[in-house]
Amino acid sequence: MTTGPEPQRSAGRPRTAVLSPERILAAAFDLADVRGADFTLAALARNLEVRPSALHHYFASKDDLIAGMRGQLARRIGNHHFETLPWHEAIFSWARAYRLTIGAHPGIIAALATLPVDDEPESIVDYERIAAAMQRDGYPEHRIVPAIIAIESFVIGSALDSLAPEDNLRPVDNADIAPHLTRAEHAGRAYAAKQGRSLNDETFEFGLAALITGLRAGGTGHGA
Amino acid sequence: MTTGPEPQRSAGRPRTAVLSPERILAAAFDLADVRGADFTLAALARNLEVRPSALHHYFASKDDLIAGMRGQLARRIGNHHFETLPWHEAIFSWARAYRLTIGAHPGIIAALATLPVDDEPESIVDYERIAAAMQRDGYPEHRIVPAIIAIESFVIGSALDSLAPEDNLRPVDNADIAPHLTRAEHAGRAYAAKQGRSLNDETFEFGLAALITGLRAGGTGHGA
DNA sequence: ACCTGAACACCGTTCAAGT
DNA sequence: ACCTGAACACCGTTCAAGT
Repeated sequence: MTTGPEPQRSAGRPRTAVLSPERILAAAFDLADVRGADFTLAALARNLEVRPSALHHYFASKDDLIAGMRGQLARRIGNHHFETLPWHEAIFSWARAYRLTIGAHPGIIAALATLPVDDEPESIVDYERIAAAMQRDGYPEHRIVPAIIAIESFVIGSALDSLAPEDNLRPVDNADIAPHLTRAEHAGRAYAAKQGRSLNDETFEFGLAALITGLRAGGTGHGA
Repeated sequence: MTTGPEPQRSAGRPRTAVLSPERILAAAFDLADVRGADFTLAALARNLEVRPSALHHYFASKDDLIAGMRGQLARRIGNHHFETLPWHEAIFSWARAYRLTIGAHPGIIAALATLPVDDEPESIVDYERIAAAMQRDGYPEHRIVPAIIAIESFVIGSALDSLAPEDNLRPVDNADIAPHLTRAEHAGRAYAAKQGRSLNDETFEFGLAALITGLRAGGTGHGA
């Protein structure tokens, strides 16, 4: 035996199928949920008690599997009332759900963010809903896509940031070389605590509100 | 011979050292610049015409090498006149340089964004400069770190986004299911072209200006 | 059709051996 | 000290063979 330690099952087609796209995706999310776990097909196969090669019967490649996961994620983000609320209100809960949804799967954020999105019906539908709401609310046509992408970039960057250890900027250890940063960091952490939020969450809420404010104002701040 | 096809050099210590941290880092950036190239120690070793194991003499692990690259990147971003300009002006060129610097190395963005930043003097110095300028300009103490992290999240998210193919939201192929998005995408692309920018660049500039505007306004837009 | 098992071309990392 | 070479425990993917 070359790979697995437990032969579990003899060769040949099982009487009833062991795997299915849904079962594989569910196990893939379980694996991606474990921070620091190697997101490998081999580990996934172990959890499913099959050989790695069996997975290729349902997903042609690892990228293909990740694309499948991404499709499910888009569905999980949900609608968020773009039809009934102004876009700049609905977008808040959408962005929060988006961040939480991808943030819940640390083992795969980078892959999700990096992999090209060739024709993904799920995401397209999501964006269409937002674009329609913005158009309805009179947002300048040529700014709609930039605004959506800007928000998405912020959300993805924030999700990545929340992966880092909470004390990411660790000026505590650098109070001598970075006095201003250290003071600001303490003030920020104290404020977040008073709001009952982590610094990560407080930063996200603050930044998101700022971004939406600026996008509504037309983004004609400076330097453009 | 197990690994390399050309033995190049016989075993034993070379008379004059072949490698150095600087030479390895330079080759690592060259490798990371090639889009789609596998950023592996094996490929790096091939380019340097050494065996992979030789690299471990200078960098304990692959993560260690990436940390070294990150340190060099922070230095490349540069100062950007936070001492002489208001923070909200200096931050524009800093953010642009940041995005270009990490965006120039597609093969490694994900790793750069994902890897924990335990004590990185280079970045700390960078943040200290920004924090000092914001404090000097009267920005609320407890908002300084959230504002910096929000900008950084946006920059990193934008850099990742610029990795995707230019026609990322590809409503062209989906004009039937996403009419609003399709129209908005065309309008956005036409506007960007008129500015002599790619849609990616236009989106970044627009989003950055919006974010800075909102951060200056206090980010008390909605939903917070 | 759906799985195992063997094989292939890779990885990163460790470590003895050479100079 | 600084490199090669061999070895180890992994990867993802392909494909023949079994039922």
